[in-house]
Amino acid sequence: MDIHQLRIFASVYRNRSFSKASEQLYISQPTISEHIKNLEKSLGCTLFDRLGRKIEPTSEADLIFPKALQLVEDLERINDLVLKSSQRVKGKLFIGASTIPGNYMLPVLAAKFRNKYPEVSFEIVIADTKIITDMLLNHEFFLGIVGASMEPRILNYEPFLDDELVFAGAPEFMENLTKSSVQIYQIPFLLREEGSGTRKTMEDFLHKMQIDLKKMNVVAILGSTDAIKQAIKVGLGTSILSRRAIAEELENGSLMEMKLSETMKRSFYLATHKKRTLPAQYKAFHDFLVAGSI
Amino acid sequence: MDIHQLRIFASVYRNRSFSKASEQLYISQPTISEHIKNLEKSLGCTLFDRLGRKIEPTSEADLIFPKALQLVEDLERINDLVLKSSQRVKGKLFIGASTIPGNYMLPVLAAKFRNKYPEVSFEIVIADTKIITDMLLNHEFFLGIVGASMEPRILNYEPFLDDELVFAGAPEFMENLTKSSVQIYQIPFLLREEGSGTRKTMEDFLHKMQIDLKKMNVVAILGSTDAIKQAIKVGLGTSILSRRAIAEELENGSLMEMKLSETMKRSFYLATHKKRTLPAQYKAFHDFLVAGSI
DNA sequence: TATTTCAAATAGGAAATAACTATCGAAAAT
DNA sequence: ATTTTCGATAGTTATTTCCTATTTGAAATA
Repeated sequence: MDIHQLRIFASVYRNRSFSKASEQLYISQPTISEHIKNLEKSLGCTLFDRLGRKIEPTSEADLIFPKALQLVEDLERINDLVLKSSQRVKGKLFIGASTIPGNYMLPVLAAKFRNKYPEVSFEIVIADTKIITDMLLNHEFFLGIVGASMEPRILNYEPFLDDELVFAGAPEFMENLTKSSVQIYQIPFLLREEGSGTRKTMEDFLHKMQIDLKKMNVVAILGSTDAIKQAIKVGLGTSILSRRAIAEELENGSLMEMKLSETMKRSFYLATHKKRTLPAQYKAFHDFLVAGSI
Repeated sequence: MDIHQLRIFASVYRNRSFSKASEQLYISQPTISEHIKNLEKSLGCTLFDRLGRKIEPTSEADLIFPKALQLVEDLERINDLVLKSSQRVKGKLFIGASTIPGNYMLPVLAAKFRNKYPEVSFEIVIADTKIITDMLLNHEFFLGIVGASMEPRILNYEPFLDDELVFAGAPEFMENLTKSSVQIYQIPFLLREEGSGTRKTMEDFLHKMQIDLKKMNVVAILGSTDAIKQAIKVGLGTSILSRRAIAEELENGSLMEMKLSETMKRSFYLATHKKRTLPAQYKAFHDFLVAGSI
């Protein structure tokens, strides 16, 4: 049994004629005859009594006609379903992001996106660039936002909003620092753990400035930006961290920035698997982020 | 788009594998590949992301899977539908019958049949054998009960219960008749109209008895058995009519039969169109009537 | 890193199916 | 009686489906 047979059956039933159906479907009349014959054979019953010039549907034909019609229409609707859904932006966005984007960039962007497409919701998993990258490789996310391009052959990377690292400390601390010109290696310094993107960027910057990290006065290594932030606030030392992470504190004066001769730019990337097809809502969010980054 | 593609798609989706699906459906793996490719082409979207050793359904696949499944199952259920319905005896029986069977035979038989199959209902149209025959030829009935085989090449005729015609009149009338042996051509006689089966049978009988109808004392030609019956009762004359039609009157003495040397048998026939397929309830009733006539 | 293994894609060809044209035959209309 | 209409049949051709054999590419393993 085949849907094509049902399509033909429905046309014959409606037209009460094999030849009318053949005109309607642009198929020759003998082909119609054959299909009806096969359908009758597979159902084990006669569908149309051939009465010379006329045909008359049997009660079995009356019975299956509505079902056949529904099947034919449902089949056609599958196409619409795909078309519609691919235009409709809704559903959950499960996104992996490294610390800075996840904490300080995505929330704002997600809110904006939701204004445009109220039917979406977000779940943002925050982890190392390394971990997010691995999860992308394992197809646990469609979309990641990471601080470094680690697998450019497998993943697609597109530039995202930049971040800037600033050298900051508690206000009283920083004022002292500017008055008495202290050696860089004497300043108490707080570090992120290895593997953190912020740490990596900072290292690169220090390297470029020809400062040796090993000689620095590292008073603590902490596992998150927030921990660093709290430590600085209570006067434990200074650190280099994302402007976005301490924007508020810089504003209200609870933290103070020390301008350096060079700015520490850090890029983030939208990462997707080269072989995965993005569902509509991911595609839309991806495009939204790319457009916003220009 | 084809249901076969959906069947294959569903299997691939469930198995999360082209080759597992190929085992399940006893189709080679390349064929599975090709069908999925074609389905993707016709839908205009990717259904499975090929990730080397694994495949992953896209959101479009998630979307259409339940629909596909339902379509495949619905299609299979059409077969069941036909099977079930052909065993189930129910629905309306629209039957054409000539006067005697329609008035005096079918009501009893219909009641018996309904005892056996309570889901049936009857609509019995009573008309001339000629009219019922024409309606059968025009496919206005599946089943007719008529008094003569008029179109044996187009309709199937099967013997049904016989009827007997009796010569009857009002009691006082008949008693006179027996006392004073009157000439047959002097008896006041009531006739049915031409075209009536009763009339035809009677004519044949008279012909066999070598009685000339034209010489008879015809006092009225009436259009129905009941009219004849009423006319006889009020003493207008005598007539020849169905024993079944006047069984009650003969019983209670309001009419009286005069036994003749020969009985006038009349056959009835179940008539069906040779080219029509009988719906289940008609088939069942037909078989019921044939069995009862033996 | 190289090798093996696994799963899907591709190529090429055979079989099955669906389609066509031409024609027949039966019933209905003229 | 003749023509017209409509479905069935016969005989081919085109298309589709499906197969086997092989290749490709990614993941697992040595």
